[in-house]
Amino acid sequence: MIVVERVIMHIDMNAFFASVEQQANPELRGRPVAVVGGHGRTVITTSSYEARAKGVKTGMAVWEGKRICPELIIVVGDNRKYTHTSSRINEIFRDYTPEVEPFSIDESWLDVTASLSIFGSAETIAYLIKARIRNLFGITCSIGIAPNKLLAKLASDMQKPDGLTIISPADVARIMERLPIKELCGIGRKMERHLKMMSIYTCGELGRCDEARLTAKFGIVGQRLKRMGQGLDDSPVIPFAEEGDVKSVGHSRTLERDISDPAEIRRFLLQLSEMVGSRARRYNVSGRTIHLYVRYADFVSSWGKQVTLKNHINLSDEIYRAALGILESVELEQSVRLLGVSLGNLKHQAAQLPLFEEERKKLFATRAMDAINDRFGRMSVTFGTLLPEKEKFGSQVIPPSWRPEGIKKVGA
DNA sequence: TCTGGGGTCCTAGGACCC
DNA sequence: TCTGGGGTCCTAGGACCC
Repeated sequence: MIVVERVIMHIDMNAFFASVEQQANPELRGRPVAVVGGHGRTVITTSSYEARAKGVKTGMAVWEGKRICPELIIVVGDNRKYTHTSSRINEIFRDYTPEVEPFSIDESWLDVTASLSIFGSAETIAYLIKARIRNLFGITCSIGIAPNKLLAKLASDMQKPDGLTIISPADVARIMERLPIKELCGIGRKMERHLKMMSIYTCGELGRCDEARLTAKFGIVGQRLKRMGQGLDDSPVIPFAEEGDVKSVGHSRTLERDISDPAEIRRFLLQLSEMVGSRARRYNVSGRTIHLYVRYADFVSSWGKQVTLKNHINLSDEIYRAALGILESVELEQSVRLLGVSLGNLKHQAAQLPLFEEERKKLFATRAMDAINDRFGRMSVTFGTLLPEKEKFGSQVIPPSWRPEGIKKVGA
């Protein structure tokens, strides 16, 4: 067997949302900008490098950002701009290889192994891509080139903004030896703490650790951890079109203020159910499991409960009824800060009309409502009980985990 | 004046069936 | 009247990513 050394690229847009905004509005260029969500208790989703230089960070409350950096310009995010730009950027990637795996709205992996004979080198491809993205969108990106996805991602993180970092196979051992474990994608805060308690601080130490010790502590993950420490990763770059089925569709919202009035809570629940339902219908999926999530006013206490139905559903009021059933089975302990509804156990919706006239009417009414909302923006038409709430759901910043084409394919 | 929102994967334990 | 064990489905909760 001939093992071909792979050449993997990881591309990370620098301060993506903020860069797109600075590009769209020249007055923002060169100035500290923070992109935020559209409603009350929002946080900073992304900030420009000018803002970061002052200490502004993702996840900060807006008032905190303003305190650290009084000249900070707050921009309410516009998801259409970001999704559109992201899709076009991924199209550029596909000019260099069909093996493009979007990891989030602003990151992708490319397997360029088979493209090298055409373009010469990965470095050449990286410079071509950088130039096109800069020329077309005025955005810089950081690119990592390495023998696998784990190391490519690590490499793209090493130089920001506008970086290009190559980790060649010969460099791997030297780089991993002193690298702190938390730098690896997949080792978060908790895992870091556990490993440190085992006196494992660097990837070198992790890679040399006895596998039995790791599996005793972490189970099946232990094997993968050891390999990660050695800089090994076999996972393939999976093109978007070949990705597996989507597993769930959900929405959650932190309320403008904590609420305890049951009627008000139900209104928000209906609103979330409508958001989930309309998205499921647009993607032509339905699901059997409805999950309700509640975060209380103290921020730390929360619970989630789910029910699994006999039938797959995707109509908003059916989702609402199931979620409400869960809510009413619980005695709320505090006023509510956040509500979330998600639909799981998904399958493709069969494209057939219901047998009964009443159900057919409901389906057609739903489709008409969805169509209007698709065309004129969300919540142009909605359930009567939602109308007073409409203003509260302003523009929404889509999270970085968003996928360019919106949803993965769903098996029949 | 604290602290967003979208996902995925894994584990453990119980119910139920054969 | 007592017994084992495997498989599947479900719920709850935690960790991770952006």
